[in-house]
Amino acid sequence: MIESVSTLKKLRKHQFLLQEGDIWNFNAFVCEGCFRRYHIDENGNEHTLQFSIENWWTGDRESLNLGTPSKFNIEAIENSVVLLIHKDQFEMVCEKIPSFSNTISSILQKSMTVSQKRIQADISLTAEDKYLHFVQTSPQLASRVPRNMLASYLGISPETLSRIRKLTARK
Amino acid sequence: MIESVSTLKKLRKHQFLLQEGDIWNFNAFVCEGCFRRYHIDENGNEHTLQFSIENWWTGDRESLNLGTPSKFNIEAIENSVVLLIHKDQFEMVCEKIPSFSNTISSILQKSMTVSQKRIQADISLTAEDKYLHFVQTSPQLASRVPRNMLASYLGISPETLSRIRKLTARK
DNA sequence: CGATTCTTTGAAAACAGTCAATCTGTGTGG
DNA sequence: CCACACAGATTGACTGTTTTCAAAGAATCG
Repeated sequence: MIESVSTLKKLRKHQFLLQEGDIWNFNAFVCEGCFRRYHIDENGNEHTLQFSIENWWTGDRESLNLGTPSKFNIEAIENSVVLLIHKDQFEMVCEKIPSFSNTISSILQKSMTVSQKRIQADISLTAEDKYLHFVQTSPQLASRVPRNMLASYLGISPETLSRIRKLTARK
Repeated sequence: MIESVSTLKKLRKHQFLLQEGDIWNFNAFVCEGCFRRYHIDENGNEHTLQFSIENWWTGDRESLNLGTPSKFNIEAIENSVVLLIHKDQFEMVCEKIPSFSNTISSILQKSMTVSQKRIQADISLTAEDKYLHFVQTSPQLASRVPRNMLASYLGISPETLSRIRKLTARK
Protein backbone atom coordinates (compact mmCIF):
# COMPACT_ATOMS: atom_id res chain seq x y z
CA MET A 1 0.00 0.00 0.00
CA ILE A 2 1.07 3.49 -0.70
CA GLU A 3 0.60 4.37 2.97
CA SER A 4 3.39 2.03 3.99
CA VAL A 5 5.99 4.04 2.15
CA SER A 6 4.73 7.51 2.78
CA THR A 7 3.44 9.93 5.36
CA LEU A 8 0.60 12.36 5.40
CA LYS A 9 1.45 15.83 6.57
CA LYS A 10 -0.95 18.58 7.46
CA LEU A 11 0.10 22.19 7.15
CA ARG A 12 -1.77 25.31 8.13
CA LYS A 13 -1.80 28.38 5.98
CA HIS A 14 1.59 30.13 6.08
CA GLN A 15 3.47 27.03 7.18
CA PHE A 16 6.47 25.90 5.19
CA LEU A 17 6.95 22.53 3.56
CA LEU A 18 10.48 23.47 2.57
CA GLN A 19 12.72 26.39 3.40
CA GLU A 20 15.70 27.76 1.54
CA GLY A 21 18.89 25.97 2.49
CA ASP A 22 17.20 22.71 3.42
CA ILE A 23 17.74 19.55 1.42
CA TRP A 24 14.60 18.13 -0.13
CA ASN A 25 14.25 14.34 -0.16
CA PHE A 26 10.65 13.72 -1.12
CA ASN A 27 8.04 13.54 -3.74
CA ALA A 28 5.05 15.45 -2.47
CA PHE A 29 1.53 14.88 -3.69
CA VAL A 30 -0.97 17.53 -2.73
CA CYS A 31 -4.15 15.95 -1.32
CA GLU A 32 -5.82 19.15 -0.17
CA GLY A 33 -5.06 22.84 -0.26
CA CYS A 34 -2.53 24.83 -2.19
CA PHE A 35 1.21 25.42 -2.10
CA ARG A 36 3.48 27.85 -3.78
CA ARG A 37 7.15 27.44 -4.46
CA TYR A 38 9.11 30.66 -4.65
CA HIS A 39 12.55 32.12 -4.66
CA ILE A 40 13.82 35.26 -2.94
CA ASP A 41 16.33 37.25 -4.96
CA GLU A 42 19.20 39.42 -3.70
CA ASN A 43 16.87 42.43 -3.50
CA GLY A 44 14.45 40.56 -1.29
CA ASN A 45 11.82 40.18 -4.01
CA GLU A 46 9.83 36.97 -4.19
CA HIS A 47 9.38 35.12 -7.49
CA THR A 48 6.80 32.38 -7.63
CA LEU A 49 7.80 29.39 -9.72
CA GLN A 50 4.83 27.16 -9.10
CA PHE A 51 1.42 26.87 -7.54
CA SER A 52 0.33 23.32 -6.67
CA ILE A 53 -3.22 22.40 -5.82
CA GLU A 54 -4.98 19.09 -5.09
CA ASN A 55 -3.88 16.14 -7.23
CA TRP A 56 -0.68 17.75 -8.34
CA TRP A 57 2.91 17.51 -7.17
CA THR A 58 5.35 19.85 -5.55
CA GLY A 59 8.94 19.76 -4.37
CA ASP A 60 12.38 20.81 -5.49
CA ARG A 61 13.60 18.54 -8.24
CA GLU A 62 17.09 20.00 -8.26
CA SER A 63 17.67 19.52 -4.56
CA LEU A 64 16.14 16.04 -4.77
CA ASN A 65 18.29 14.90 -7.68
CA LEU A 66 21.58 16.49 -6.70
CA GLY A 67 21.24 16.47 -2.92
CA THR A 68 22.08 20.16 -2.81
CA PRO A 69 20.51 22.75 -0.49
CA SER A 70 17.34 24.17 -1.95
CA LYS A 71 17.08 27.71 -3.23
CA PHE A 72 13.33 27.66 -2.81
CA ASN A 73 10.67 28.01 -0.20
CA ILE A 74 7.50 26.02 -0.41
CA GLU A 75 4.69 27.48 1.60
CA ALA A 76 1.12 26.36 2.22
CA ILE A 77 -1.10 29.23 1.12
CA GLU A 78 -4.17 27.42 2.42
CA ASN A 79 -4.62 24.80 5.12
CA SER A 80 -3.32 21.76 3.29
CA VAL A 81 -2.53 18.08 3.32
CA VAL A 82 0.34 16.46 1.42
CA LEU A 83 1.46 12.91 0.92
CA LEU A 84 5.23 12.74 1.36
CA ILE A 85 7.11 9.89 -0.25
CA HIS A 86 10.78 9.65 0.60
CA LYS A 87 13.04 9.39 -2.42
CA ASP A 88 14.53 6.04 -1.34
CA GLN A 89 11.07 4.56 -0.98
CA PHE A 90 10.06 6.14 -4.22
CA GLU A 91 12.92 4.50 -6.08
CA MET A 92 12.08 1.20 -4.43
CA VAL A 93 8.53 1.37 -5.70
CA CYS A 94 9.79 2.26 -9.19
CA GLU A 95 11.92 -0.87 -9.23
CA LYS A 96 9.22 -3.15 -7.87
CA ILE A 97 6.53 -1.90 -10.16
CA PRO A 98 7.88 -1.17 -13.64
CA SER A 99 4.64 0.39 -14.83
CA PHE A 100 5.11 2.99 -12.13
CA SER A 101 8.08 4.36 -14.07
CA ASN A 102 5.81 4.99 -17.00
CA THR A 103 3.39 6.86 -14.79
CA ILE A 104 6.22 9.05 -13.55
CA SER A 105 7.39 9.57 -17.07
CA SER A 106 3.99 10.74 -18.21
CA ILE A 107 3.74 13.11 -15.25
CA LEU A 108 7.08 14.52 -16.24
CA GLN A 109 5.90 14.90 -19.82
CA LYS A 110 2.89 16.79 -18.63
CA SER A 111 5.04 19.03 -16.45
CA MET A 112 7.26 19.75 -19.42
CA THR A 113 4.30 20.75 -21.56
CA VAL A 114 3.08 23.09 -18.85
CA SER A 115 6.53 24.64 -18.48
CA GLN A 116 6.84 25.11 -22.23
CA LYS A 117 3.54 26.91 -22.39
CA ARG A 118 4.58 29.17 -19.57
CA ILE A 119 7.89 30.03 -21.20
CA GLN A 120 6.06 30.81 -24.41
CA ALA A 121 3.74 33.17 -22.54
CA ASP A 122 6.65 34.76 -20.68
CA ILE A 123 8.60 35.61 -23.81
CA SER A 124 5.67 36.45 -26.09
CA LEU A 125 3.06 38.37 -24.16
CA THR A 126 2.61 41.78 -22.61
CA ALA A 127 1.78 42.04 -18.91
CA GLU A 128 -1.91 42.32 -19.72
CA ASP A 129 -1.93 39.32 -22.02
CA LYS A 130 0.02 37.27 -19.49
CA TYR A 131 -2.69 37.94 -16.96
CA LEU A 132 -5.51 37.14 -19.38
CA HIS A 133 -3.71 34.01 -20.49
CA PHE A 134 -3.36 32.89 -16.89
CA VAL A 135 -7.00 33.52 -16.10
CA GLN A 136 -7.99 31.59 -19.17
CA THR A 137 -5.76 28.57 -18.59
CA SER A 138 -6.05 28.44 -14.79
CA PRO A 139 -9.33 30.01 -13.74
CA GLN A 140 -9.39 28.04 -10.47
CA LEU A 141 -6.02 29.43 -9.42
CA ALA A 142 -6.80 32.96 -10.55
CA SER A 143 -9.55 33.22 -7.98
CA ARG A 144 -7.76 31.29 -5.28
CA VAL A 145 -4.35 32.86 -5.15
CA PRO A 146 -3.54 36.24 -3.53
CA ARG A 147 -2.84 38.91 -6.10
CA ASN A 148 0.64 39.78 -4.95
CA MET A 149 1.64 36.14 -5.37
CA LEU A 150 0.00 36.01 -8.76
CA ALA A 151 1.96 39.10 -9.78
CA SER A 152 5.20 37.45 -8.67
CA TYR A 153 4.23 34.39 -10.71
CA LEU A 154 3.57 36.44 -13.83
CA GLY A 155 6.76 38.45 -13.39
CA ILE A 156 5.02 41.80 -13.02
CA SER A 157 4.60 44.19 -10.09
CA PRO A 158 1.50 44.01 -7.86
CA GLU A 159 0.63 47.59 -8.91
CA THR A 160 0.73 46.71 -12.59
CA LEU A 161 -1.46 43.69 -11.96
CA SER A 162 -3.94 45.82 -10.05
CA ARG A 163 -4.16 48.28 -12.94
CA ILE A 164 -4.56 45.55 -15.50
CA ARG A 165 -7.39 44.05 -13.51
CA LYS A 166 -9.15 47.36 -13.33
CA LEU A 167 -8.90 47.79 -17.08
CA THR A 168 -9.98 44.28 -18.00
CA ALA A 169 -12.79 44.18 -15.44
CA ARG A 170 -15.06 46.57 -17.32
CA LYS A 171 -16.05 44.57 -20.41
CA MET B 1 21.68 -1.43 -33.36
CA ILE B 2 20.31 2.04 -33.09
CA GLU B 3 20.71 2.48 -36.85
CA SER B 4 18.13 -0.19 -37.54
CA VAL B 5 15.32 1.83 -35.97
CA SER B 6 16.29 5.28 -37.04
CA THR B 7 17.41 7.43 -39.92
CA LEU B 8 20.05 10.05 -40.28
CA LYS B 9 18.92 13.26 -41.89
CA LYS B 10 21.11 16.04 -43.16
CA LEU B 11 19.77 19.57 -43.33
CA ARG B 12 21.39 22.64 -44.70
CA LYS B 13 21.18 25.97 -42.97
CA HIS B 14 17.67 27.42 -43.31
CA GLN B 15 16.02 24.07 -43.99
CA PHE B 16 13.10 23.00 -41.84
CA LEU B 17 12.89 19.86 -39.77
CA LEU B 18 9.28 20.66 -38.91
CA GLN B 19 6.83 23.26 -40.11
CA GLU B 20 3.75 24.63 -38.40
CA GLY B 21 0.71 22.47 -39.10
CA ASP B 22 2.66 19.26 -39.61
CA ILE B 23 2.37 16.38 -37.19
CA TRP B 24 5.58 15.40 -35.52
CA ASN B 25 6.23 11.69 -34.98
CA PHE B 26 9.86 11.49 -33.97
CA ASN B 27 12.46 11.86 -31.36
CA ALA B 28 15.30 13.81 -32.88
CA PHE B 29 18.85 13.68 -31.61
CA VAL B 30 21.13 16.38 -32.92
CA CYS B 31 24.43 14.87 -34.13
CA GLU B 32 25.85 18.00 -35.71
CA GLY B 33 24.83 21.61 -36.10
CA CYS B 34 22.13 23.63 -34.42
CA PHE B 35 18.36 23.92 -34.57
CA ARG B 36 15.90 26.37 -33.23
CA ARG B 37 12.25 25.76 -32.47
CA TYR B 38 10.07 28.82 -32.72
CA HIS B 39 6.51 30.00 -32.88
CA ILE B 40 5.03 32.77 -35.00
CA ASP B 41 2.35 34.82 -33.26
CA GLU B 42 -0.66 36.58 -34.75
CA ASN B 43 1.43 39.72 -35.38
CA GLY B 44 4.00 37.76 -37.32
CA ASN B 45 6.64 37.93 -34.59
CA GLU B 46 8.85 34.94 -33.99
CA HIS B 47 9.43 33.58 -30.49
CA THR B 48 12.22 31.09 -30.01
CA LEU B 49 11.43 28.34 -27.53
CA GLN B 50 14.57 26.29 -27.87
CA PHE B 51 18.02 26.05 -29.37
CA SER B 52 19.37 22.52 -29.77
CA ILE B 53 22.99 21.76 -30.52
CA GLU B 54 25.01 18.53 -30.81
CA ASN B 55 24.13 15.83 -28.29
CA TRP B 56 20.80 17.32 -27.40
CA TRP B 57 17.24 16.64 -28.49
CA THR B 58 14.65 18.55 -30.41
CA GLY B 59 11.07 18.02 -31.56
CA ASP B 60 7.57 18.94 -30.56
CA ARG B 61 6.52 16.98 -27.51
CA GLU B 62 2.93 18.14 -27.66
CA SER B 63 2.40 17.13 -31.28
CA LEU B 64 4.19 13.85 -30.62
CA ASN B 65 2.12 12.94 -27.57
CA LEU B 66 -1.27 14.13 -28.74
CA GLY B 67 -0.92 13.62 -32.48
CA THR B 68 -2.03 17.20 -33.07
CA PRO B 69 -0.67 19.57 -35.73
CA SER B 70 2.37 21.42 -34.49
CA LYS B 71 2.34 25.10 -33.69
CA PHE B 72 6.10 25.29 -34.11
CA ASN B 73 8.72 25.50 -36.77
CA ILE B 74 12.05 23.79 -36.30
CA GLU B 75 14.75 25.19 -38.50
CA ALA B 76 18.39 24.28 -38.96
CA ILE B 77 20.38 27.43 -38.28
CA GLU B 78 23.58 25.69 -39.34
CA ASN B 79 24.26 22.78 -41.66
CA SER B 80 23.18 19.95 -39.44
CA VAL B 81 22.69 16.23 -38.99
CA VAL B 82 19.94 14.67 -36.88
CA LEU B 83 19.11 11.13 -35.92
CA LEU B 84 15.35 10.62 -36.32
CA ILE B 85 13.70 7.88 -34.33
CA HIS B 86 10.08 7.24 -35.14
CA LYS B 87 7.83 7.19 -32.10
CA ASP B 88 6.65 3.61 -32.71
CA GLN B 89 10.20 2.39 -32.90
CA PHE B 90 11.07 4.46 -29.89
CA GLU B 91 8.35 2.83 -27.82
CA MET B 92 9.46 -0.58 -29.03
CA VAL B 93 12.99 0.05 -27.83
CA CYS B 94 11.67 1.27 -24.48
CA GLU B 95 9.79 -1.98 -24.01
CA LYS B 96 12.65 -4.19 -25.09
CA ILE B 97 15.25 -2.43 -23.00
CA PRO B 98 13.84 -1.38 -19.63
CA SER B 99 16.93 0.59 -18.68
CA PHE B 100 16.23 2.78 -21.70
CA SER B 101 13.17 4.13 -19.93
CA ASN B 102 15.35 5.32 -17.12
CA THR B 103 17.63 7.09 -19.56
CA ILE B 104 14.63 8.84 -21.06
CA SER B 105 13.38 9.75 -17.64
CA SER B 106 16.68 11.32 -16.68
CA ILE B 107 16.74 13.29 -19.94
CA LEU B 108 13.29 14.56 -19.11
CA GLN B 109 14.42 15.50 -15.61
CA LYS B 110 17.28 17.44 -17.08
CA SER B 111 14.96 19.20 -19.51
CA MET B 112 12.67 20.15 -16.66
CA THR B 113 15.53 21.63 -14.69
CA VAL B 114 16.60 23.68 -17.70
CA SER B 115 13.02 24.90 -18.23
CA GLN B 116 12.65 25.83 -14.57
CA LYS B 117 15.83 27.89 -14.68
CA ARG B 118 14.62 29.66 -17.76
CA ILE B 119 11.24 30.47 -16.23
CA GLN B 120 12.98 31.82 -13.19
CA ALA B 121 15.14 34.07 -15.35
CA ASP B 122 12.13 35.17 -17.40
CA ILE B 123 10.10 36.29 -14.39
CA SER B 124 12.95 37.64 -12.25
CA LEU B 125 15.42 39.46 -14.44
CA THR B 126 15.61 42.66 -16.41
CA ALA B 127 16.43 42.50 -20.12
CA GLU B 128 20.09 43.17 -19.39
CA ASP B 129 20.34 40.52 -16.70
CA LYS B 130 18.57 38.00 -18.92
CA TYR B 131 21.21 38.54 -21.53
CA LEU B 132 24.08 38.29 -19.05
CA HIS B 133 22.52 35.19 -17.52
CA PHE B 134 22.26 33.60 -20.93
CA VAL B 135 25.86 34.39 -21.84
CA GLN B 136 26.99 32.97 -18.54
CA THR B 137 25.00 29.75 -18.70
CA SER B 138 25.29 29.13 -22.44
CA PRO B 139 28.45 30.80 -23.71
CA GLN B 140 28.67 28.42 -26.69
CA LEU B 141 25.21 29.39 -27.89
CA ALA B 142 25.73 33.08 -27.23
CA SER B 143 28.47 33.22 -29.82
CA ARG B 144 26.83 30.81 -32.24
CA VAL B 145 23.32 32.10 -32.57
CA PRO B 146 22.25 35.16 -34.61
CA ARG B 147 21.35 38.09 -32.41
CA ASN B 148 17.81 38.54 -33.64
CA MET B 149 17.08 34.91 -32.76
CA LEU B 150 18.71 35.35 -29.39
CA ALA B 151 16.51 38.38 -28.78
CA SER B 152 13.41 36.35 -29.65
CA TYR B 153 14.61 33.67 -27.22
CA LEU B 154 15.10 36.17 -24.41
CA GLY B 155 11.76 37.84 -25.09
CA ILE B 156 13.23 41.23 -25.94
CA SER B 157 13.48 43.22 -29.16
CA PRO B 158 16.59 43.00 -31.36
CA GLU B 159 17.15 46.72 -30.81
CA THR B 160 17.13 46.35 -27.04
CA LEU B 161 19.57 43.46 -27.27
CA SER B 162 21.85 45.52 -29.46
CA ARG B 163 21.85 48.35 -26.94
CA ILE B 164 22.47 46.03 -24.02
CA ARG B 165 25.43 44.51 -25.80
CA LYS B 166 26.92 47.91 -26.43
CA LEU B 167 26.62 48.79 -22.77
CA THR B 168 27.98 45.54 -21.38
CA ALA B 169 30.80 45.32 -23.93
CA ARG B 170 32.85 48.08 -22.37
CA LYS B 171 33.99 46.61 -19.06
C1' DC C 1 30.34 43.31 -56.80
C1' DG C 2 25.04 43.76 -55.94
C1' DA C 3 21.25 42.10 -53.21
C1' DT C 4 19.57 40.59 -49.22
C1' DT C 5 19.49 40.08 -44.56
C1' DC C 6 21.19 41.25 -40.02
C1' DT C 7 22.64 44.80 -36.86
C1' DT C 8 23.02 49.19 -35.03
C1' DT C 9 21.51 53.93 -34.03
C1' DG C 10 18.31 57.75 -33.00
C1' DA C 11 14.05 59.85 -31.47
C1' DA C 12 9.48 59.39 -29.86
C1' DA C 13 5.88 56.84 -27.71
C1' DA C 14 4.11 53.10 -24.98
C1' DC C 15 4.76 50.37 -21.18
C1' DA C 16 5.92 48.81 -16.66
C1' DG C 17 8.20 49.81 -12.23
C1' DT C 18 8.84 52.56 -8.02
C1' DC C 19 7.52 55.19 -4.16
C1' DA C 20 4.21 56.98 -1.15
C1' DA C 21 -0.40 57.42 0.39
C1' DT C 22 -4.89 55.64 0.97
C1' DC C 23 -8.25 52.14 1.21
C1' DT C 24 -9.88 47.45 2.30
C1' DG C 25 -10.43 43.52 4.63
C1' DT C 26 -9.05 40.11 8.15
C1' DG C 27 -7.95 38.46 12.36
C1' DT C 28 -6.51 39.25 17.23
C1' DG C 29 -6.61 40.63 21.84
C1' DG C 30 -8.80 43.47 25.09
C1' DC D 1 -18.15 42.42 20.18
C1' DC D 2 -15.43 46.22 19.18
C1' DA D 3 -11.17 48.52 18.22
C1' DC D 4 -6.95 48.11 16.66
C1' DA D 5 -3.15 46.44 14.12
C1' DC D 6 -1.58 44.39 10.12
C1' DA D 7 -1.19 42.75 5.67
C1' DG D 8 -2.89 43.05 1.07
C1' DA D 9 -4.83 45.89 -2.63
C1' DT D 10 -5.49 50.04 -5.00
C1' DT D 11 -4.46 54.68 -6.70
C1' DG D 12 -1.68 58.68 -8.27
C1' DA D 13 2.45 60.90 -9.83
C1' DC D 14 6.73 60.16 -11.43
C1' DT D 15 10.78 57.73 -13.28
C1' DG D 16 12.99 54.51 -15.94
C1' DT D 17 13.01 50.89 -19.26
C1' DT D 18 11.64 48.81 -23.48
C1' DT D 19 9.30 49.01 -27.83
C1' DT D 20 8.39 50.97 -32.13
C1' DC D 21 9.44 53.07 -36.38
C1' DA D 22 12.60 54.71 -39.61
C1' DA D 23 17.04 54.98 -41.41
C1' DA D 24 21.79 54.03 -41.89
C1' DG D 25 25.59 50.83 -41.45
C1' DA D 26 27.79 45.96 -41.55
C1' DA D 27 28.03 41.47 -42.98
C1' DT D 28 27.00 37.52 -45.86
C1' DC D 29 26.17 34.96 -49.96
C1' DG D 30 25.45 34.11 -54.51
